Amino acid sequence: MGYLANTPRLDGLIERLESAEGLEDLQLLIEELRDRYGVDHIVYHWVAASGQQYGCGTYPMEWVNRYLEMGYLRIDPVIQGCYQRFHPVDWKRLDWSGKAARAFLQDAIAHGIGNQGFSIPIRGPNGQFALFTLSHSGPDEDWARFTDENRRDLILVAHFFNQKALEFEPGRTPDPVQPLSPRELEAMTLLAIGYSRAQAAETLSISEHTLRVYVESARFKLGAMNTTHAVARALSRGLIVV
Amino acid sequence: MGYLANTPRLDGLIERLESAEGLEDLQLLIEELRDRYGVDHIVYHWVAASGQQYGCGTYPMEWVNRYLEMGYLRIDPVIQGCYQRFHPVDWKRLDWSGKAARAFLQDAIAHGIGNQGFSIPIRGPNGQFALFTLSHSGPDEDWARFTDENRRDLILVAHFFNQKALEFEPGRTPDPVQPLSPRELEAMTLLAIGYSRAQAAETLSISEHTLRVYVESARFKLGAMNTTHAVARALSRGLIVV
DNA sequence: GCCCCCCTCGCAGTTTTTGGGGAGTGGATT
DNA sequence: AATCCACTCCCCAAAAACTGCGAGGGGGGC
Repeated sequence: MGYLANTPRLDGLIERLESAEGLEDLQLLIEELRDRYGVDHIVYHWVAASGQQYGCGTYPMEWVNRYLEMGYLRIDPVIQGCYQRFHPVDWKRLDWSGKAARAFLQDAIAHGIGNQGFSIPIRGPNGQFALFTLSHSGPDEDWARFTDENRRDLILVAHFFNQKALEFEPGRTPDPVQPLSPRELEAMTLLAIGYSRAQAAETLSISEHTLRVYVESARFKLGAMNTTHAVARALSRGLIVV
Repeated sequence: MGYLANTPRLDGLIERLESAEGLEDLQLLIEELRDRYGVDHIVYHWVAASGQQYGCGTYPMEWVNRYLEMGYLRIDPVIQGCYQRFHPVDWKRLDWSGKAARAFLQDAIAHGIGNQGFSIPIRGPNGQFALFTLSHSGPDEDWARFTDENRRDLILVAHFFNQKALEFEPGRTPDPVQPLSPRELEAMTLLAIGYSRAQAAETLSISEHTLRVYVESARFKLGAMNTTHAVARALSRGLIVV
């Protein structure tokens, strides 16, 4: 029992993952994966914007609901930390100072999440961001060895999970991802780094009115309400980088 | 010789990849990888928005220079296509209609890039985007079998290459991230999803003036010039998620 | 106890942005 | 050849955002 036993072969699992046809299949696979690894929980969590979550996993319902109700998304150090990282990270290496974070951790442990955790950040087009997380209750050394041994497999599994999630997600990219023109991108970039319209126009050596046309055009293409919204969308979709 | 022979073991290579200490090491590893796989070229290419390139690989110098001079970054269907994709893609599945694209392909083949290609998109924090590409000259069937057999290994290799590239990134200055208060975060989030100050204030059930205080405070903490700038910074620092 | 930060509210005036019109050039695609 | 799109420029009025002034209560840390 447990992850001390051995490292399971994942060959067949990824094939089945690739042929999954719905969230239900992913749920079954994630449960099987948890049993194979002998860890307490495995969760795939698409971290979407304004509170809207999406994913599958083995966390108890009460915890998932509590997470949503309490707005833990905003204070969860796993989210905060992984958002700035590329490589998988052990929960112990995250920043748990801060009162809210410690309270959150206590609450999580009380809900049986476990004292150990390992989260893999995954990013897709248009700023999509998701986490693939394993959690467990046990001593540090065992957990360190477990994660070290299975790191590569887990990265791959996380990748294929996210691929499927992207396939299954209908409402996440309904708007045709209309690309911005080069000039529009330049304008948005300048605004994103703090330039006023007048400054941006001067920088691009065009009239302020012309720049305004770009901003309006970009705003329209991005379906944004105002300039700030447009810049936010362009950023989170990875169209521009600051 | 060539990729028909067999599938090399990558066990040792990833370890060496993880212990690489500079771009030179990555260059050596990528050449070794090319020889092991028996393909014509392998390239890791960090695609920066501002036109700045960065990476390593086995493309001939003339081609790299020509790519930059001609501004191929803007018309390369591999870039365009992978930017909207999550999963690795064979070049044949990309959109090569368009006059510029076909001319680009002719030019690439003339420079010995090969008629086959397989590119893996990789994404990091703050909208970082890179490609890990293998290219070769040969028949379709062989290439299809090769890429199919080695897909998973290549995804992993691409991942670790990008990890190293992120470590080596020159302008990596972790500016002190001054945390925003909960109310400030709420205000910034609402603005980021398109609310006006009045709407945001109403949503939070506070006066518009109070909301303004939050925004100004957040702007000050983030060192931002205006609201749009502040939202952009909060987003790219992962303080808020939209 | 004191200080700092977070939260909340108000008024007045200036600057900037936005929304809605219109108009012409050049390049690329069809 | 026709069409579409990107790019450039202009005016005007209304809405929104910014600047600068001030005020008070509550909580946590030193």
